[in-house]
Amino acid sequence: MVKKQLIMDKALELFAKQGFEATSVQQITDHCGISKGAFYLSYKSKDELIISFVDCFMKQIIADIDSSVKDCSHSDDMLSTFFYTTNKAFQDNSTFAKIFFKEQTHTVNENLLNRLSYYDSKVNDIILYIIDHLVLENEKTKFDLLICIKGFMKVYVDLFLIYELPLLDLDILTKSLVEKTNILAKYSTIPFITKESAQILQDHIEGTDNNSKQIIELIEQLIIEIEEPIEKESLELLKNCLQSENNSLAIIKGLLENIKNNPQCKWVAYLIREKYSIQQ
Amino acid sequence: MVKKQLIMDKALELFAKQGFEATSVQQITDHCGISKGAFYLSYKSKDELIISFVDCFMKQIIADIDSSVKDCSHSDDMLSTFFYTTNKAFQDNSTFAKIFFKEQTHTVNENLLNRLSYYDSKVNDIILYIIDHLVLENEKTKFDLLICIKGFMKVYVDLFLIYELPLLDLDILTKSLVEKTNILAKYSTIPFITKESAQILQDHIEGTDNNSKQIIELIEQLIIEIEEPIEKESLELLKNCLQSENNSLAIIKGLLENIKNNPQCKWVAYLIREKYSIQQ
DNA sequence: TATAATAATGACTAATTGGTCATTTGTCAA
DNA sequence: TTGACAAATGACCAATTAGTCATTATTATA
Repeated sequence: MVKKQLIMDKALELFAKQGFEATSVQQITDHCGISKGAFYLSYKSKDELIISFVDCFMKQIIADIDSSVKDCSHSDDMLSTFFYTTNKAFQDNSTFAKIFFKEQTHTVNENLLNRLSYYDSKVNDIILYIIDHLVLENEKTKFDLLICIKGFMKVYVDLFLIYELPLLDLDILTKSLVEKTNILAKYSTIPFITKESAQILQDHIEGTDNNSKQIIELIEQLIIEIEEPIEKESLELLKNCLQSENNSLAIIKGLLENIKNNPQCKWVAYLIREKYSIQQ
Repeated sequence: MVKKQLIMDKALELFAKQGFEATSVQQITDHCGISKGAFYLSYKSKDELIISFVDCFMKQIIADIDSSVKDCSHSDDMLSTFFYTTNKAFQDNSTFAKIFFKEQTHTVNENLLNRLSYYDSKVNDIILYIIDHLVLENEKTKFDLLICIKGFMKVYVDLFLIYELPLLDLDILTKSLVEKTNILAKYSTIPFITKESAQILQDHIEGTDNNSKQIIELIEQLIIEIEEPIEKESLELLKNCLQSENNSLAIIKGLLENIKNNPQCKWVAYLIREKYSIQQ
């Protein structure tokens, strides 16, 4: 629906300037040139807009990062691909990124907090997948490495978002981050985060895990929305695969290839890839 | 004034739960058991409370970190001292720390943002002082190292603040962070942040620099407030030193020793130390 | 005890908030 | 042209906000 998109686009600008809380529905509707009532025809509440907003961006970004990493033919490229794609994603969606990093730690909204930590755990999964393909000096530093990689990301992204430093060369940034990570992997010996404390971190996330039923619902929705015949058919076939639990990974993998480049399908492709641990 | 302290103590609890914006003056006064009018006898506005609040904690914390680093007899200890003192400070003031890290990137309040970036630049100064005493593989990675150290701090502090991971062993955390930093210093070759971009970062901070006049005003205020005779006399003498610009660093250094352990004097001691680049 | 000075109160204002709903406007087919 | 239905409006509501100020309570002084 075109009105929904308009509201999101305009809300994006206001949220970036002021954050979620400080932006009123009135401001959004004024900025859209529509009435307050019209807003509530598109979204049940301000909260629903915020959640949709975060979902929309995070699904794209995470699916992009995951697919770029999982598509690496050599495990040597993973780290570099990860840093490049991640920085690129935040650069391309810099207005959203600004909001995301601000609200991540701040918001009081319980609903939103759960969403954010859900996506955070997905990022952790991707990074841990990469770390498992690195050669570590001490296997026990694994979770410290995870934390450090996230620290690198956070702090370099801050440079562009808070200090508005112009991003000159994404390639150098990537190389610099890859080097740092590899150095830590190679020479770190003193872990701080144990497996147990890592478990505590993971337990924080409530199980919004994706069972087949939820994925099938997503697929059905997409089948209605999507025009392209190949994507449509692939989705139908994927739906069948998920319903009859006897299915070939090869077929699923092939079908995913057909849909994964369609922006609307990215997220569902990611969920299925994750469900069946499909890589490379 | 005792009422001011009461308000701060109670506000601390509410701010930690809800943040600055979401906490109303009414809530604070209810929590204090005083009337709304009484609040405005102590603080001109909610904004003034917030600024005082941040000032109060940050001055203590930064003065502590700086003095612990500058007091190191061996430059080998600096890094470890820095990480230990910093983590300890955030642990001891964990309620404040939680607020600080949340508001740092979020707040819309221009006034507050300026304060926060002022203190941020002070932390940068301390870290750069430490880095100047490290042996770097490539001198050009200096500013990247600064950024990484800040990333380490941010992300490990988050563990305790957001995920509420119990902090078991501060010594191990310190050792782990020291190792990581030393490794990066020793092996990093690819800088991303140039001297020029570092300059851009520094230029962000408006010059709230401390000239003698401001420092003297602070001293005069302290002389009135403070009881202890030695601190009082030392402050008087320091004031004279600052007024007559012909002064001996040795005398100033000695006088600072007399006052630096008094919580009320810490900040002014820090400012003087910084003004005359007094170390060790 | 009487007077002056200070401290504290809480009802009040004006503005803003998210959200509602009776009313109006626009767009069709008949 | 009419009538039916959907889309859009914005005045309105109850709640909440920061901040004020005439009034009252408390304390110190004479």
